[in-house]
Amino acid sequence: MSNIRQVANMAGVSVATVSRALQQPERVSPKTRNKVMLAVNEVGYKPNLMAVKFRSGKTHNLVALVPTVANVFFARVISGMQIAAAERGYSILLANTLGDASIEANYAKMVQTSQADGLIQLRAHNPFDESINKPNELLPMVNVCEVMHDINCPVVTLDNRAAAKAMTMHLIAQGHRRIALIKGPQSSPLTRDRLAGYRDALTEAGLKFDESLLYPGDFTLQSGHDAATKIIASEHRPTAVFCENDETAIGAMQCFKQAGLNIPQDVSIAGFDDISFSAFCDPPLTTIAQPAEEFGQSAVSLLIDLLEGKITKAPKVIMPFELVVRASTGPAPSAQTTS
Amino acid sequence: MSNIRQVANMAGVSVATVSRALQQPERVSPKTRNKVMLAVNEVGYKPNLMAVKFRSGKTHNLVALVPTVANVFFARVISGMQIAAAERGYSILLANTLGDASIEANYAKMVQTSQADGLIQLRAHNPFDESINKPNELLPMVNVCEVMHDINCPVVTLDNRAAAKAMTMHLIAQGHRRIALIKGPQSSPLTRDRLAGYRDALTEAGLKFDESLLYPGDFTLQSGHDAATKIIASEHRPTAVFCENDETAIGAMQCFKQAGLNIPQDVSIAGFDDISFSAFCDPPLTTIAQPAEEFGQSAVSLLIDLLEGKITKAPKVIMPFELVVRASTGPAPSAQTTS
DNA sequence: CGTTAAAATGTAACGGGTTTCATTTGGTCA
DNA sequence: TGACCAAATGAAACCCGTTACATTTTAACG
Repeated sequence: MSNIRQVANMAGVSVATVSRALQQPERVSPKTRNKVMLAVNEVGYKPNLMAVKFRSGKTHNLVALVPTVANVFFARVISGMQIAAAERGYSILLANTLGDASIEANYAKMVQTSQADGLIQLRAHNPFDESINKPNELLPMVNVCEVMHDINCPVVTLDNRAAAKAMTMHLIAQGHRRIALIKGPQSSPLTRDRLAGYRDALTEAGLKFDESLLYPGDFTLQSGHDAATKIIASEHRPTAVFCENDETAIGAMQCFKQAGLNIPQDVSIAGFDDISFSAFCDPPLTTIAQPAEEFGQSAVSLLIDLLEGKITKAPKVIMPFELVVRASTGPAPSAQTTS
Repeated sequence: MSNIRQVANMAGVSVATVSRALQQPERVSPKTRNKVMLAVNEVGYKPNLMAVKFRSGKTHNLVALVPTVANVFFARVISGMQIAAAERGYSILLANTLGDASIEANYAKMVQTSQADGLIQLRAHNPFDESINKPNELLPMVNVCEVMHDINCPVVTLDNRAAAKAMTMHLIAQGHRRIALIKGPQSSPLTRDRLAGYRDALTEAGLKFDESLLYPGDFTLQSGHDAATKIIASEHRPTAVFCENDETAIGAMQCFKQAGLNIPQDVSIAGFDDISFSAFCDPPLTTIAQPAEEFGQSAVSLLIDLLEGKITKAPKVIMPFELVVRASTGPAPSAQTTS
């Protein structure tokens, strides 16, 4: 592997001149610039960017802590991060953390050991240890999707409560009075917020909140299937099921259909996220569309601004959502109770 | 940010001693070791790993060129890469290339500029420029999933031809005589290999290959849906449809169902990949299971072996596949022709 | 107590760029 | 031709660990 000194040698100039010829060509005379370029080609010189990064103290790497890349929604967010990072000359170091705090802490150390400039966290958890937490300084981090309320860094999220409320209102407007909710992981703030939105809608419509209509889930296809099995077996079956994400909804939908129920005639199903598969279910899934790629882009963009000192306050960015009504939701079977 | 010299200063020892106390504790006396550790904690010293990497010339970074992280199958492969890399102290730099050769070339340069030690390519294309191609030396790369035949590096793949043949034979065994094939992108070797396997099975069963049963696709849900629309409109409708991946199959399945066709009574559908959604279709999708995570793990493992000089020949690893028969395939509607 | 080997520690080079500061070169104008 | 300024170039420091080699300390043994 050739280095700058070999080039300088071959061109008969100093290393400083070679460096300048490559970085600020206008600072060297055309004649020398030419000599240098010839030498560069001659020895096939490629600058060691590791040396540059070491010297400059900037790695232009960003660590992304993703609970699981196999989640379709996260995949879209990652894709957005990728695009925004590439645009500004940064790379994404992807970490599949499985939501494990110690794995996260390990990757977070990359920032403290100068292997990365900043970090993007997709989970509501601070991965840094105390040593980095300085009272009146922003963390080199952006928290996106599932966010913390009291964290000292920019945040990009969605008004999950409002979105869940909008979806629940949609179901209520269709005449549904008994609406089941299949929840996400207990620990996730998303679960809490979406549940709150669901309750908001019920309250606003004057419906009673019924604890027995809540079913546990964990955002996986299987958990949706499992919850649906329980719903089918329940005594007073709900006429609509709101799932806290699309995977859960798709898993539930399969279960209902295989049990001989028609959607939406017998039961309406709604999801959250609008992953690509949702438009290709039978029937297509009513859901909340989130700008997943924009989440990623916005997070990266904010993080780079922060790292480059372009922002000093931590903004809280709320992305827009959209209620996407498809064929999986329809009027309640028989308007049993009008009140 | 503190450095080793500050620690040395505070502990009243030389930098060499500090380095040794941290790297090979047994080489320093317990007394000094103690002094050093105290100083380390005092100043909150975290070694600059960028300096270490620069000095050692090893970055312990691997670039992964992925056509699109939003593809569920690739997401599983990435997950596997992640796991294997973390185990051996490497990081994955993820690149979403959209299958664009120039984007790939850009990322490949990271290897030549010492920002990464090696590269994993998921597409049948050599991303390196000529300058790195040395006649009798392996490229610092592993080609996985969709592979090149004549590439000078380890390869991890699946016998796509045999798998496609197995699936087609399964359909033939169910009495199907007119089997449509929805293909992948024209440019992909996968498309070619799977088509070849399809033909192999027809030939072996004494069935005539019919060009008009081939439908174009590009591995997306939409393309499966589009192809199914054409199939429904066709004159002599096939009784089975083999899709070159699961997304295509799921897209096609929706189209058939919305057209009022029953699966598998009216038409059988088969896919390829066994993504998580396939088990949660209605009916569940018959498909070829690929060990996606193992692809990623194996690729990373081979690449690291190669980089660390543990292998000098380029092995070709063929991973096993499994025919997963679910409810989306069944006997042909009416055994029209027995021969 | 003196000798000697082993253990502990220190000094300084090294890696490959960038950049500051000093020096040389070139050109302009009187 | 000489003075002077700008442009071009060079020398060397710097970033921060690791490590080869040199030196000092410690311990053991006669």
